[in-house]
Amino acid sequence: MARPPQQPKTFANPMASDRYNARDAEARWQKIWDQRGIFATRNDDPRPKYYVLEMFPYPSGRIHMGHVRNYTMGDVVARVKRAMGLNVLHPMGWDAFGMPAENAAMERKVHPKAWTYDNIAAMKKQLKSMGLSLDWSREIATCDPAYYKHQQKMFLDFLRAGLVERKKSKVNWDPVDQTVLANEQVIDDRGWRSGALVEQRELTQWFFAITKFAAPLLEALDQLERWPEKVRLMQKNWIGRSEGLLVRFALDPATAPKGEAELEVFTTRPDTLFGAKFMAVAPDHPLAAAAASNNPALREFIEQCRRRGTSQAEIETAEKLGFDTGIRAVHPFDPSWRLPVYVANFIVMEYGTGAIFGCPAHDQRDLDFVNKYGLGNVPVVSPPGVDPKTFVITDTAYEGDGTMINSRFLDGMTSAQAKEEVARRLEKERFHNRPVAERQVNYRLRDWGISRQRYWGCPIPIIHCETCGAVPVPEKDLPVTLPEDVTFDRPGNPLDHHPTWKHVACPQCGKPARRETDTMDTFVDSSWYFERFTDPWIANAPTDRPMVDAWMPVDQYIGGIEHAILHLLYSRFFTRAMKATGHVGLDEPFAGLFTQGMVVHETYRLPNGDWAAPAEVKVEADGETRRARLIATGEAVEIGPIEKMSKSKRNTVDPDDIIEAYGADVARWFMLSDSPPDRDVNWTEKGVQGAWRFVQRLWRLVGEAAELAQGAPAERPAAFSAQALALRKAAHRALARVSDDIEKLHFNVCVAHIYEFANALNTIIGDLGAQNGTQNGTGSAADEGPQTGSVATPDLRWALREAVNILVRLFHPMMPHLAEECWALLGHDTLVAQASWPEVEAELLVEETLTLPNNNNVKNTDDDK
RNA sequence: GCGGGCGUGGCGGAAUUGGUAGACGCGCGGGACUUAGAAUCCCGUGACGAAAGUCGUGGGGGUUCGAGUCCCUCCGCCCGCACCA
Repeated sequence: MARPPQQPKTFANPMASDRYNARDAEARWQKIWDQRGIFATRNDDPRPKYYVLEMFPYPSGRIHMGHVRNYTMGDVVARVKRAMGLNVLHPMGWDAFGMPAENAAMERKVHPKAWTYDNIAAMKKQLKSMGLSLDWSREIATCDPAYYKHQQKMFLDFLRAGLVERKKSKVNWDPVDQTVLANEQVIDDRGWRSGALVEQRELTQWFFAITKFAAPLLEALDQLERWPEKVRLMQKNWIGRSEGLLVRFALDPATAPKGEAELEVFTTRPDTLFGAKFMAVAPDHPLAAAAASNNPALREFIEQCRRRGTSQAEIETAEKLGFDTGIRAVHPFDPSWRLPVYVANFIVMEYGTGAIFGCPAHDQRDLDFVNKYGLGNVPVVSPPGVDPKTFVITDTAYEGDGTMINSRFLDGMTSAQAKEEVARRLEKERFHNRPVAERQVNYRLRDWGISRQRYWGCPIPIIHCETCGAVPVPEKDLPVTLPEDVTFDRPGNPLDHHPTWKHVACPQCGKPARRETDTMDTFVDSSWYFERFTDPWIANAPTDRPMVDAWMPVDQYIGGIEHAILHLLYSRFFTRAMKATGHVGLDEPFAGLFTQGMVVHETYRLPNGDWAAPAEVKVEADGETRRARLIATGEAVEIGPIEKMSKSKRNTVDPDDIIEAYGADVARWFMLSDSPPDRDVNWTEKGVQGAWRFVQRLWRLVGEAAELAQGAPAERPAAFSAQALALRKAAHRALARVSDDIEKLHFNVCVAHIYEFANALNTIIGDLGAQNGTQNGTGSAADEGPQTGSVATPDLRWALREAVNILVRLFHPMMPHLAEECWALLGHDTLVAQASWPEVEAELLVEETLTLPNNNNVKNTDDDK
């Protein structure tokens, strides 16, 4: 395992006692912070608030380096804001429901609850060893009935407010295990345990009506100024607002199944209507079902489409397949024009009407489809600058705007004019007493299906009664708690198998009824925990209105980019729904968002193809190249590409090992130093060692500076020597830059400024040591004796003391334990964790002006060209 | 497939608004101290070149007095895609 370079124990090295002992110091300071309760935030504190939050972890059992990175960043912000005099809320909790607990139950015969709480205990210990300035008194676990009770209450509130619906949706069904599979449990169309081909099944499920907020969720993105532009863009595209036309195509009665007279499609390209070559409907479209009723081959095709996972990526990357139903649709502008109606595997029921008209010349997917089935294409939009007479489409569709061609009365119009003209004409036409077309705003966003056929989640507080239907559990009966006596010896939902739990009396009529056995998506749990943190103690309501309104929004939220869409969008919706039901007073929960990059590490592979973990490998430099061997056997190991730390590639580094060997401050410092926080950081042994050396160097530097500053005047000297002034400038420049870059969360740049400042301080101390050396001949500034520091004039001593006091406070947010140790060494009897942020003296930031060539002259002197 | 992002020395990266590219760290080379150094300190380190200088921010093109930064295009890598969290 990784160890820092050690002093040989056999030597009585005089420096050994000067070495900073992280293990001793970190435990000691953590205990002191804990005993004094300095990170517990009071809700009645009158100072201005600042709420910093990192995405809470799933209690998998051990923290990983991604957590270390995330929580270190948040802790830096929390400590800096605290030093700036704000009342900082920095809480922590556990996203404790979820599938892994049930998998553990099945594989290891442990109860999900026991497994989860054991994991929480282990991870809490690990987080504490990081020295995070967290308010643990507000700790939340979402699997605690004291938490999910309020979630159930809000579910019922949302239901009353019309924000909960019940409708059908598709799930992945494992026909062998007889269980619903998550998308990640479907591998190459097969169930991960059974290996059976999955099927799509329809279930009636509970939905949150997030689409009711599609417009406000989209519009408010513009106001989220402290969100990364890329996240706003991704959410914008996810919500996917599009303006278009709903068009009703009549079906040729001679070909239509009984009772089917029309086909509704939504299109954003009504201008291309004269380029239509076919119609296509989703495999689960009602027309497909109707057509299949007397067509076994079509039925088989639909079955085949269902034998695959439900994920979007899978649907869209699969080979495009279609089946001609024999039905013919009538072109809305030409009664004699018939279009074949296909069932196609790339059309999804969830978007628009689940049906399209295909214009192959101007849509790539449609073009691929016609090229496969030989339906041909007619270009109807001519790109600017292209001769319409020679314009043909073969393999690449033209999806841009242009001039209309081959389109009868639309010819010569722009695409925009043609869209308008088609809408205008079809709006007036009527078919079966309704307009043939209606202008429509459509969203790609779908309602949020929250039903999960699983045990380890928040029970949905509903009772199904044959006479009364779906009846809400009365509030006095909340929480509906999970039964603990469940078994995992067979697949499926243990709540369903439980002998008694689901059998209850209907709250309305009293007749025997059945509890809802579905539990909620864990995204529900994580959609309001930040609001609960503002007062996690209140027992009779999800939130305490004055408190939640005072603390929210979260000023700085920090987490992985992988949550850019779902978690953040759901939380934005949930906050709006809570506002609508009176639980909060705001719309947007996160005023500032920061998405951090991943932690990556190089991979190691044995000749037999097995992966080796970094802790099992010794890497040596061999001239220009690096070589790796297995420590245990000496076997050569191939050094592979740098990839995201993962269990499968075994390229993980355990934070415990690093903290044990180097200390938490080193782990924190390296995490922040090497890469911009929004990019991936490559964890390397060399980098960690560099951080460790810097910790030792700072410790020596502060010690030496403290010694040289001894006897510094209490009063600020009236004048400073050039050397003292240079030091003061270095200190204040570093202070100004770190303050600035911390605000922007540019931690890696802050680290560079601190290095520069430390280098400057070191140079001055070195110079003093050299002067000292000429006097006493030892050459060591650390030498004791009355002459030490004698060369430092009072003004320089004052400047040294100022500089080192600034330095310690500058690195405190990143390395809090070392900072406390240094702070104490400097003679403070306070905690640096409670010290205020230093004040910049602006006049010290003024650079000596250099006369630079006036760039404006360039403009006037370019006559020599 | 769709949506989003990233690309700068040997490596991680820095560079308000378009204005001296390479701060800071790692690595490497040299030196000092040392019985020793994987500790510490000092010097050097984009490429080519003896030098003057020339080239240089993924490739190609463009805008501009001036481009790492703006525009177009291509290539490569990464993330998300609604039941992983």
